[in-house]
Amino acid sequence: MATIQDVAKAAGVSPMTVSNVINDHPNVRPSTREKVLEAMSRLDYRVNVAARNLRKGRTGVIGLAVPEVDSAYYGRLAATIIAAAERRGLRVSIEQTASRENELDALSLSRNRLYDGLILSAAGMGQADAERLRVEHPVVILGDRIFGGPVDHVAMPNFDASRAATRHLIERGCRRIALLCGAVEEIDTSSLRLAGYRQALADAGLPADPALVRQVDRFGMRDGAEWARVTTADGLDFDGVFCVTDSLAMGVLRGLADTGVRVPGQVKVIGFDNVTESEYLIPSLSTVDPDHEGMAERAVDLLVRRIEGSEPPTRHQDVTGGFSLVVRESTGG
Amino acid sequence: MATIQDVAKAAGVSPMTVSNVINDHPNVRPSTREKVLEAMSRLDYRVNVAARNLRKGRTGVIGLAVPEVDSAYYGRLAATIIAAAERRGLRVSIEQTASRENELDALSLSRNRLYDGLILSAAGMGQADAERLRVEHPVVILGDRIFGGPVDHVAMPNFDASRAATRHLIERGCRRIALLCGAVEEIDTSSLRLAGYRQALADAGLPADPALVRQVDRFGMRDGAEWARVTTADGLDFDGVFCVTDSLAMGVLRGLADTGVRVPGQVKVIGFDNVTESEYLIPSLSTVDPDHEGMAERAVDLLVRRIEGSEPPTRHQDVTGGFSLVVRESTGG
DNA sequence: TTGTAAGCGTTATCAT
DNA sequence: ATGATAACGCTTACAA
Repeated sequence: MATIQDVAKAAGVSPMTVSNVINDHPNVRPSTREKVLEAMSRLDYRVNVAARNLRKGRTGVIGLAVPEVDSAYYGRLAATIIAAAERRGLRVSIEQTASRENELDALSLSRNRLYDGLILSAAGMGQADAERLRVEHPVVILGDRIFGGPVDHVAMPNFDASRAATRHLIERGCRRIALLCGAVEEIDTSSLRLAGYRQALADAGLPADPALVRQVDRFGMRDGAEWARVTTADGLDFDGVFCVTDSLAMGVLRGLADTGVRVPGQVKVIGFDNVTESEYLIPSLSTVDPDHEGMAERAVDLLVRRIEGSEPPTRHQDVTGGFSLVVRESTGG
Repeated sequence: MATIQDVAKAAGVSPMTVSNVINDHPNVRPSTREKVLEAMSRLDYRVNVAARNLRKGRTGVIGLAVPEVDSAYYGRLAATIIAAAERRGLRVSIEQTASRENELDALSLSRNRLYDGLILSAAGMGQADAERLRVEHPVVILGDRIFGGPVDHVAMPNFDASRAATRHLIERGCRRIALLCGAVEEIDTSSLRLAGYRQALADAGLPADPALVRQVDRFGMRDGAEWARVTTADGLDFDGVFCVTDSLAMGVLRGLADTGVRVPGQVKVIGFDNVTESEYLIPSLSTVDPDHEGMAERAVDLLVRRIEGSEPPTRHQDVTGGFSLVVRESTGG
């Protein structure tokens, strides 16, 4: 493998001149540049990124740590982050965390010297871990469990969007609306969306029946399906369901079908995320469409600022994304 | 940021001894090790990966290049590869290619000095590009378009599995079976699965009506849905559909529902991939379940052998994965 | 068991 | 406009 030295020798110049050519530095005579480029291609020279990294202290790569890559939601998140990073000439390395421990691990500097910065989508860590985010390298956190931490933060529009989704069900005539969410911690996706749901009920003067709020262990389709089957069998009566993720909603649609409940005739269903599949379900799924692109753009932007040191290290931003409502068949759209 | 030198000074030993401690080398007296470890934690020492890479010529990271991260199929692929790599102490960096050009680009050494090797899931490159795979760093190729190239190759069980899927439809009573696939090139996913489909028809002595084979542009749900709506409206009569991907099949289920065709009553549908969603569709989707785990394991294994140089550079393996059939409601399971 | 010296390939700085 | 020098932080080989 040819090095800069080899190219320099072949072109009859100094290594430094070769470096200047590679990096498009201004002060290189065109004829010299020619010679160097010719030698480079003749020797099939490729820059050694490890050496450059060592010297520069930068890698041009940012890390993205997500709980799982094998899910519609995080797949989409990754795709939008990659696109946003590419626009800034950055590459993205995706890492699967799967647990709070691994999230903390991803944060630890030792694993991250290969990245210039890290976008951490935290699902396992909670508010109590906020101080663990106080690390010396650039970090932007995504998610709904840590607010006001010592890093920049991009959050979903949980409260407002959940309120809008629930309001939509009410406007479509639902009066007994169930909420299907994950385990409600002090602050997390489920608790925030639960709050929005309650607010919408209050706005409309509807009672909030605790029996209609159901927490399941995970956000998977399986959990949604089981809940729907069990709750229908139990005779719990409701005419609308707000599921805090589309995956849950997909499961619910399946579970309701199993028990012969018609959607949207008897029960209306709305989800959250607008994953690709939701448009093609039977019935197609009404849902909240968060501004994924805008949030990804913003997260990368915040990270780049930290990397470039153009942001004072003391102040940190908390950004909440926008959203829109997508009305489809599952709510009678 | 503390370096090995700093730690050495603080512990009153040489840098080499610190290095030995870090790398668990045997000949270090316990008391010395203690001193060093204490100094390391006091100074909050982290190894500089860039420097280590430069010195070792290894990164401990392998690259995975996939056409898109935002799809059920590639999401699952990525997840299984990550798991397989983790078992060998390797980390995975995922890269989105999206086009033949980017696939070739991912191959180019300049981008890959950050990886010890590359697993390339090729969808854009074709057999004509096989020679482009002749690069000097370890590469394993996944996919159905390049066989016998100058690299190790792991392929899906396209022919056999398609034959089995089609045979299953026949056994369930279908006589006019449509095939929905992507653009058929000389060798690719669609052509291989088409061949399996034809073989199954021939096995059963059924005629192969070309009107029943339909190529769509992409493998997306949209394409499947459109095909189903159009073909039903056209009055094309068929009683079974083999879709070469689950995504297509999801679209087909939706399209058939739109036109009032009952599944599996009037038409039976089977897919390929066994994506997570397929179990929860309405009706749930019968499909081919390729041995994703086995194939991922094998791909990582082949790559590791190349990285370690334990394989002669001349011979290359072509591995085909196993599969099983998952029978669900869409074929009357 | 521990230490010394050298070098991995690149680029910033300063000199010419 | 070009080049000499040194340094980024680590580990291999060898010496003590």
